Amino acid sequence: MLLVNQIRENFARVLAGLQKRNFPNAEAVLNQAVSLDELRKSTQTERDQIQAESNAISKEIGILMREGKAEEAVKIREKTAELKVQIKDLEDQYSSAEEELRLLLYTIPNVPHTSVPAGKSAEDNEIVLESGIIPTLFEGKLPHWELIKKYDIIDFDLGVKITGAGFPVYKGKGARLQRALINFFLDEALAAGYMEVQPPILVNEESGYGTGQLPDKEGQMYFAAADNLYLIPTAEVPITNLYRDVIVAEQDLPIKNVAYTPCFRREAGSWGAHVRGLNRLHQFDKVEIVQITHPDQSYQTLESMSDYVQGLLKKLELPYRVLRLCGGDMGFTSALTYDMEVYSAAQERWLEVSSVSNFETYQSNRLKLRFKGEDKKTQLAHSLNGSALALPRIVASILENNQTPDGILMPKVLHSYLGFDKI
RNA sequence: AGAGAGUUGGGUGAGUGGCUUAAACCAGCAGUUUGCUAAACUGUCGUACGGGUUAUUCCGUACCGGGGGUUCGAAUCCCCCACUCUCUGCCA
Repeated sequence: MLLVNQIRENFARVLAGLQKRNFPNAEAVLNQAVSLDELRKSTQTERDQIQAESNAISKEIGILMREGKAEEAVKIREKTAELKVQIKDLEDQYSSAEEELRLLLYTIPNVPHTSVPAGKSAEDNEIVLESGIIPTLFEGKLPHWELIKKYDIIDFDLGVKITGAGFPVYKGKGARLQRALINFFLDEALAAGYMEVQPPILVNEESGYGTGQLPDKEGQMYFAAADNLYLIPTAEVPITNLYRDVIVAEQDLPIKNVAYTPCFRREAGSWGAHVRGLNRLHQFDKVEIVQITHPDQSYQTLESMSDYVQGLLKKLELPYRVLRLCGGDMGFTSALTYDMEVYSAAQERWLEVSSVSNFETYQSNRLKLRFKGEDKKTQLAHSLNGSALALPRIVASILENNQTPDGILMPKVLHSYLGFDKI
């Protein structure tokens, strides 16, 4: 969430940013946040003064009791009764102002970076670059949901039997392709200096709040009610939360972590015409990269993460484009997001395979993720993450783009991982 | 899952209602000295919020797993919850 100081000190800039996101009633909400904070502060000042007075009397009573002057102690004890009532009253006011402010701040999205284009929807996203050659396929090309049946590598019907819609079963070369991609992505990340982590894939409520899935996206996560745990929608949640309530040394920045995990999304209400086959699933595999950086470095880091993801797509020989998301299409917690989309040649459409974002201090404020600099001052670090990469749509485009009448050719870079070169 | 014991600063760990302003030791940081695979001594050493000063800092409040309660006063007493360990049971 935003810092209330940030709102007060940069009111015009924050307001302009929220308007770029089309955030409704931005000015009124920001004004309310500032005045709630004023109320909180003035209440605290008053409460602290009375508390100090009360503490002084208690101390005096202790001294009198020890000296055996019980009568005097009883006399001054009477004074505390009134103070107690006042403290209780101010305490309640303070708590409710603080709570109200916190809940209000939860509803305010991050302020977009200056480079974020204005706009309302995906159509307003800015295409940064396109790379690779879109293949021209033969007559009789098939979309991936046909190819997986033809070669019997991914089975949705079996998934329905075992679990339900959106939980495919990968079989034979399909399963091996999954494993090859995961290993390839992890090895690449290791070579780029990321430390591999295997986090839990169920998380508690605090972790959900830490990265901003709660209270916003409650309905999008699977929930294990008996134990109060959420199935992760992305490895971002457990990895970033590793650094919740942590003060790191400045020389340990940047922190670079990578993890492979399955991801679980209920995707309530988001099924439509274009979500056939692997395009949208309830369970899918993803390798995620996370960085914790010094505030001065985060935008440089964002570019390097974008370059890194593009490098993976080049190695997989997939045509892709990079989008700079507009204010209206960006995630709630992000300050700047690049989406990478690959071209899926049989569906003849672009598919999002990665989203790389800088959250600046929006997550670290909630996480209390800070670092201590040379000047001994603690300040909030910046957090970033990106998919590197999400598997299903990569698989879809590999299958579609590389199909021939005689089979599907695998990208060269995967051959050693797969143990075969054609499906 | 049952029974018992626990949770105190970066770490170990003392502390059963008021000289606790949380001891002591270790680690860290700064300095002094001896001197060079290092030691000794001295000092310093948490976080958050608020207030006053702004050269620097000073003051207040809260924080001993989390939440609530008793009391003039709680690390300490009471209640609820979470987690850890030991034993028993179960189990890949």
